[in-house]
Amino acid sequence: MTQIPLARRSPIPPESCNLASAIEVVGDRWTLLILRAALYGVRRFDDFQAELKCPRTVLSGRLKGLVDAGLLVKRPYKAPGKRARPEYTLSAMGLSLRPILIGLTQWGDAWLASGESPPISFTKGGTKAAIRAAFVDADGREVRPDQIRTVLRG
Amino acid sequence: MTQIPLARRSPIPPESCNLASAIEVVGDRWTLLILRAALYGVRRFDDFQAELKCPRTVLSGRLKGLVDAGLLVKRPYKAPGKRARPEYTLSAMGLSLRPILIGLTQWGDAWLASGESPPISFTKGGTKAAIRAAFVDADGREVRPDQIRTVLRG
DNA sequence: GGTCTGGATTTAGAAAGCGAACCCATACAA
DNA sequence: TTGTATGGGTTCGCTTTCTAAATCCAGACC
Repeated sequence: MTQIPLARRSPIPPESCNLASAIEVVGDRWTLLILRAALYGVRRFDDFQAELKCPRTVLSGRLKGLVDAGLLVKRPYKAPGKRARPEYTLSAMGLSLRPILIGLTQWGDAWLASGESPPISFTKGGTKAAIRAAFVDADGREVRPDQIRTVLRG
Repeated sequence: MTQIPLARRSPIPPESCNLASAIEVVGDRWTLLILRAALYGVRRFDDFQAELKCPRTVLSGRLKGLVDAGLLVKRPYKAPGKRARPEYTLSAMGLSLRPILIGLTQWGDAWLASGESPPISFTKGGTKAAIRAAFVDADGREVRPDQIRTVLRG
C-alpha cells in the first residue's frame, strides 16, 4: 500500500479548494440521501419524506438549498385531475454527481456490505459486463490508483 | 440529457443500501474535510486542527469515529527528542476513497470554480496527460455515463 | 522543580435537529 | 356550498449536537 508522505498542511488551503467547496455543498447526510433518492427517480416532497423519514422542516430546507446551489430544479408538474404541484429534478450539475455516488456505492459494497452480494450493481448497457468507478486518461484507458499524480498550478 | 424516470421510492430501501451506509460513515462535513486533509498527508491532531479550524471536541470525536469505522489507523509515532504521540493514517479502506474524493474535486472544478483554472490537477505518473474519473468495464475500457445500467439482485 | 507542548476532555451557551401539530390551496364528492 | 381528501409545506417546543474557551495531563527539557 502506498503510504502518503507526511504533511503539516494540505497544499491548497481549504478556502480556495474546490474539493472543500464541493464538501460545503454536498457534504451533509440529508443532502446526500436526497441526492441518492433523486438519482433513483424520486421527485416529490412527500416521496422524499417517506423515503428518508426525516423531519419535513429539514427536508424543505435541504431542497431549497439544493435548488439554490443549482443541483435541483423546482418546477410544477400536473397529474391529470390533480392540481399543479412542484417537483424537484436533477439539473445537469446534479446529474453529474452520479458517477461519484455510484463510486461511493461500490466503496460501500466493498467495505460495509454485510456478507451478501450487493443488492444493486452496474453494467454496460445491453451487456452483463460489470463496470466500476476508475480513472482514465484522455483516450479512455484506465489509470491505476497508484499511477495517479497530483500537480499543483503555478 | 437523460431524464431519470419518476419513482415514488428508491428500488433499495435505505436501510439495506450500501450507498446509504456509506453516507452514514462519511456523509458529514467535518469527516469529509478530515479525509481530504488525510489524503494530502496530514496525520497529527494539531495539524488537522490548524487545517480545519474546527473545535477540538469535534475533531477528537470525528477522529475516533473514523478509527472505529476502520478508515483511519491510530498508532504512536516518535519524533526524536519528543515523546511518543498518536498519529492518524489512512487504512486501505480510507485510501480507497481517494478516487471518490478526486472525482468530487473535479466536480467542484467543473461547477463551483470561480473562473480560474483548478489549483490542483491529476495526471498519469510520468506523463503530463490529465486524467478524470470515469467508469470502466472489466478490461479497463471506458463506459460512457449514458451506457450505465443499474441491475437489481434477484 | 518549573515550563513548554501536543493531545486531548470539560463546560456552558448557540445552533440545528427533531416530531407533532397545524395551515393552505385545490380537486372532487355530496 | 359545504365537506373531505391530498400534497406541500410552516410553526412550535423540546432535545441533541456544535462551538469556543478554559482546563487537564503526560513527558521532554532546562
